[in-house]
Amino acid sequence: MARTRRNFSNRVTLSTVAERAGVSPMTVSNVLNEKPNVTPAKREAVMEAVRELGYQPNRAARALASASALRIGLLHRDTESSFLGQVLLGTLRAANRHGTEIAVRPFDPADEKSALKAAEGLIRSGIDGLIVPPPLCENPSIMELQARYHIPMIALAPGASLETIPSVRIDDEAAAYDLTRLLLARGHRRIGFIRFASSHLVSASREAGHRRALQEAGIPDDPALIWTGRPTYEDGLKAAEYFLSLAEPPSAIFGSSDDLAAAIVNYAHRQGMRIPEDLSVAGFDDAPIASQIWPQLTTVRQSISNIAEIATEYLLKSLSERSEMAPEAQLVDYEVIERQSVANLLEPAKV
Amino acid sequence: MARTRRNFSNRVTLSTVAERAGVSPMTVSNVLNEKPNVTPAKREAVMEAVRELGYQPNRAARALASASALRIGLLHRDTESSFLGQVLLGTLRAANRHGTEIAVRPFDPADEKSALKAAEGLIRSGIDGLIVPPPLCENPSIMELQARYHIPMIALAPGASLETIPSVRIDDEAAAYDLTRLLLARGHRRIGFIRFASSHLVSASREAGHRRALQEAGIPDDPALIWTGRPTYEDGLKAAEYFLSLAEPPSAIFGSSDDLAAAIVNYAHRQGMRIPEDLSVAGFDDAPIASQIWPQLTTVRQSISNIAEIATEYLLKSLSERSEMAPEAQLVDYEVIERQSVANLLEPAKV
DNA sequence: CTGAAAGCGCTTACAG
DNA sequence: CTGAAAGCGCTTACAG
Repeated sequence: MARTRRNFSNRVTLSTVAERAGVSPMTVSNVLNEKPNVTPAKREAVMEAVRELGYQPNRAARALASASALRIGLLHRDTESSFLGQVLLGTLRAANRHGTEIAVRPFDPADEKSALKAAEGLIRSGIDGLIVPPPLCENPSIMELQARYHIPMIALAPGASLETIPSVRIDDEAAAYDLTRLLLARGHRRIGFIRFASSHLVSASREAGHRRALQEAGIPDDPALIWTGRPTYEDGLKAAEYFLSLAEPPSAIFGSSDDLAAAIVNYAHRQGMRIPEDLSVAGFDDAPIASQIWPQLTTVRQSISNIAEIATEYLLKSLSERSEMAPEAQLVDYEVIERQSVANLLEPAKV
Repeated sequence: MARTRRNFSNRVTLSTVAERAGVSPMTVSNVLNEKPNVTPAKREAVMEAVRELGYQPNRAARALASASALRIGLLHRDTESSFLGQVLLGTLRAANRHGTEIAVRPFDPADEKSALKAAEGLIRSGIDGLIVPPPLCENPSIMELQARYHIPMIALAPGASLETIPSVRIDDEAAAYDLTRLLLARGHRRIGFIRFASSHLVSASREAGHRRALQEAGIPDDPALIWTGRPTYEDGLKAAEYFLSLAEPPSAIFGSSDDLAAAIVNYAHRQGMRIPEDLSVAGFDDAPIASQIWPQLTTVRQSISNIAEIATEYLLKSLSERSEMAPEAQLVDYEVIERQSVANLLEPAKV
């Protein structure tokens, strides 16, 4: 006859709590899961026992019993970036609450097919849902997977609302609008803007917000003040070179990403310019580099970990309730952060 | 009578595989867990069935049955840094393999007691082991917790071997030695070095390696070429100011962290100097900033995600085998990366 | 409102 | 070498 295992750990379980509280394990479970229809007296007794014993539910058991056993996949590009850390942190916070495992898989951004392969591998490995950070959420062949495999997906910070899949993001248009308004309020009239190739939703939204602010201020469109490039450091240097060689250079440059803005600052320094006295610079994202350079960048802060947490929570909720997610964007707050990289032209005395 | 739950998901389980392979579930389990004493024929049959069915073990069930139900804690400081992402990634890789949950808890570096509180909270919440990234692993009051609560701990990249707790790290002394040797090989003789206050083991080890390389090259100690500060961007700027104002400035500055090196580059640019033509700069860590600035930094790469993965694996193994970890350091590989921030003084024609 | 029974998908500890 | 039994700590789906 099989022998029962010894209880090495003296673990406090549901039954321990039930015994102490003088109720059945079921009632303890009901209290813990906030089910209605438990008399206040019993609820109190259970809570007291939980407190006394320092009871912690066993997540594995919970996951197994609730037949959830959910696994969600997360695709990521770049182990170096702080972006991944933010995404991981938020996803973990939500996943831990639900006792859910998260399967992380990297892909090679240099290889066109790598992301698709990684996504399909993840799906075949049996994940129940997929979290899609940028820039994948702008990749149609990835988005297509949702329909092909009937796998729920949610996009992180896609820059604009997507038509077929739900997402969590800030309002990039409004945020860029606010930042440009700040630049205008500091007296800037000629503002250079760097955008990415048109396929980047984030960049398009930010440009739209920027233009709206200019328009409202009665500043006419000036194509010379829009520079289009790739979101790389090198192209940031090129943009700076372009803007500073104009007959009438802008007094401020709005980088649409902190990396780009940092490149501008670097280029200007090498030209012997002072920031912000000779040139103001603003970025977007509040990435670590925004406060690692000098002067620190005026920028827009979006909490990626918060976005990832909300998205994961939503995905898990819909999965466990077997309800469909609406293919809509949930907007979260952003914050314009003013640091030292933008001069106030209206108070020259203070410079 | 209680009714059995319906199998919504048509999930492939151990039993499905066993049926297909014509063996018992136990045998499938034995094959999957690489137990000895399974005939090759049965092993083959099982593997085939696994492949055909695309079977994936249910981690929750595995964790529950093996009574592991392990939870490990991870303390972290700064959600902004890419460091956390690396640590999380490595920890997750190992944790996922074991079906282990990881509980992440932040603390406020500005508040002396915050880290201690966070650690104690984590321990009271019932974790079975604790992963301690820098700089906590140089904090005696945290290290003390291991003995007080009998909780296994492992330190990440502590900079030097610790006496009471095991760690995984690179050989910082040897790495700094190698980097200084590279500087020497490129013809540099006057090399400025930035170190942190003595309590930083990482900095002390790196300084020791730097000095050993100089000594072997027959270059006498020059106290004027050692600058002591805090590991901040601001202090990097001060260090640069100091070194460049020397009557005989160094031809190269070794920053002992990439942040510091980046600050040096920035300061020099603002002085109108060219890097590396007028000044060479080297860093340490290969943090993202090392390749986000121009010129990109010559530095030492250590894979934090790799270190975190190895440490987590070791912790989990000792926990599940109920074996004690030896309080020794496991060394992992590092790599000296030569980029554009160091000039070769021996080939002036190439400048 | 409450709880005994069955089950989630595995592994442990054996007996054969 | 192989497998039937019991159990990990919960929750589901009921009956009372």
